[in-house]
Amino acid sequence: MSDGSAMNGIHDTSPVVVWFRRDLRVDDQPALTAAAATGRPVIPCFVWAPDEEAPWAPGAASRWWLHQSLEQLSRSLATLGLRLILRSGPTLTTLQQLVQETGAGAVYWNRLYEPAIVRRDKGIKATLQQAGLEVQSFPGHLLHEPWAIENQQARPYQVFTPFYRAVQELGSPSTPYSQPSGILPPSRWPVRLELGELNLLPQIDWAGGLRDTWTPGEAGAIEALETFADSPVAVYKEQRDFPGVQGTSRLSPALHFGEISARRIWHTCRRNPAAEPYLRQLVWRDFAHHLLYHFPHTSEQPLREEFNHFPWRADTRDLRDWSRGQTGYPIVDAGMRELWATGWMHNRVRMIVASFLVKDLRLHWMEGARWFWDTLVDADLANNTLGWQWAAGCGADAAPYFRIFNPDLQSRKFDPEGRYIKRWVPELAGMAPKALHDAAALPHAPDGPATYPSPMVDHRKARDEALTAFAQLRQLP
DNA sequence: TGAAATGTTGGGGCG
DNA sequence: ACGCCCCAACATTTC
Repeated sequence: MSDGSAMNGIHDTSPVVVWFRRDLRVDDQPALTAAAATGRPVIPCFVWAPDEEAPWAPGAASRWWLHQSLEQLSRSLATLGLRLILRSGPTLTTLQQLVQETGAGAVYWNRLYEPAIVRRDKGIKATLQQAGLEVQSFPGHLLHEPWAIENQQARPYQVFTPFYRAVQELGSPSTPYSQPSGILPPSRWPVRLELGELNLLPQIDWAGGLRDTWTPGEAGAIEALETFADSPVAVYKEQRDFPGVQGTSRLSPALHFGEISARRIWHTCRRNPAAEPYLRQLVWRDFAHHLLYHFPHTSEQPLREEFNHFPWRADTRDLRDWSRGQTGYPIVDAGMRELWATGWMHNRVRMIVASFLVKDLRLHWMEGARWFWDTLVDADLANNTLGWQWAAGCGADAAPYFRIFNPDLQSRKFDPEGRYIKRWVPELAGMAPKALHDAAALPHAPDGPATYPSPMVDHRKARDEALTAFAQLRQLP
């Protein structure tokens, strides 16, 4: 075991362990780049330890994606002459063991910012350092570190617009690193698990729709970015709200798993002056991490405390109907079915289905957060928390409680031809577009589509009830 | 990153 | 020609 001989002036040839987490790439990979720069052998590893992220261990769709992504990373590391050492946790003892087996003198990784992970990583860093190892963590997941931005009172921001202004004043995020080369392998590779042994894939193969939709991995992400930055990014502003067209980059899962870095996206898109509205969305991602970092309880608790007293309903049947896309509101059902089939949902539609769950059904936003967590391939604790608290009106910069989406109006506005609805609710494919935007008037069995349900709530009534419930919050002391 | 209710304005029909 | 009403279009307020 190394005893930190790097410090005593003798040329250190002990390996550097690069602990991959959600930075499954070789481009703009600060930890890997730093390890390569030491000139010492590099041992890349990934440790599967989902319990350490409880209660937000990766969901089923995320695990499917992770499996593919690890496979791709193994391949690209192989082209660099390296192997990805797969192990199963607990992380600390696994890393200690790997260090012992290989005689490594250093462990490098890129930082993550979820509260449970920060806590774990601090402990791991302290313990490894006490054992005499050189431990370094690097910024690479966000455009800016969550603590790099604060308001005049030296407090974290809670409103996006001033946060965005502060980000703009910081100027460009630092330049991405290019892929390192000439990395030394260790003299002998330690044992590793086979990817299949991590059991990331579902027992029953329900992932067909995911396979048909996605190309996980760094190469696919870079290709998607190049295509997007070439021209679609310029019409993002006009097209991003229409779920029936491909108006967004669809990079969210790759960003979550770090198959591509936010800085790389930023610098690639900046070539195009019309990219600002898109890059603004990338700053929303930083904002979500900023909030979760500074308000670590918000993945479980509303940021605005009065919402602890909100009379949420508890109705497992309603929750199930929403989850399965059987609400009787075509735009809502289309979204929920797209999610189930592909592990992803257009952001405009995420807002619509979220508003429907928390306002029309008055079910707890955490129920929605948990469903999204299990089914989204891009499930991300910071973004998911921000999104659901925003929709419920209980978060930072949240939609006011009285802002209630009318599903019929939303679909009329954002899916006028019904392209999106018809794709995901095929039993309505024969209907005239206009009819799709009037849920209550849709003919139902036996005259209409035999299997399509009638609306589970009357939006007008549900809206009034929600307003009444939300108004009570303001009466509270 | 709402929607509905309410208010205002102005054109045009009509007695 | 004029006042009145209607109502669409737009603006503002309220939830």
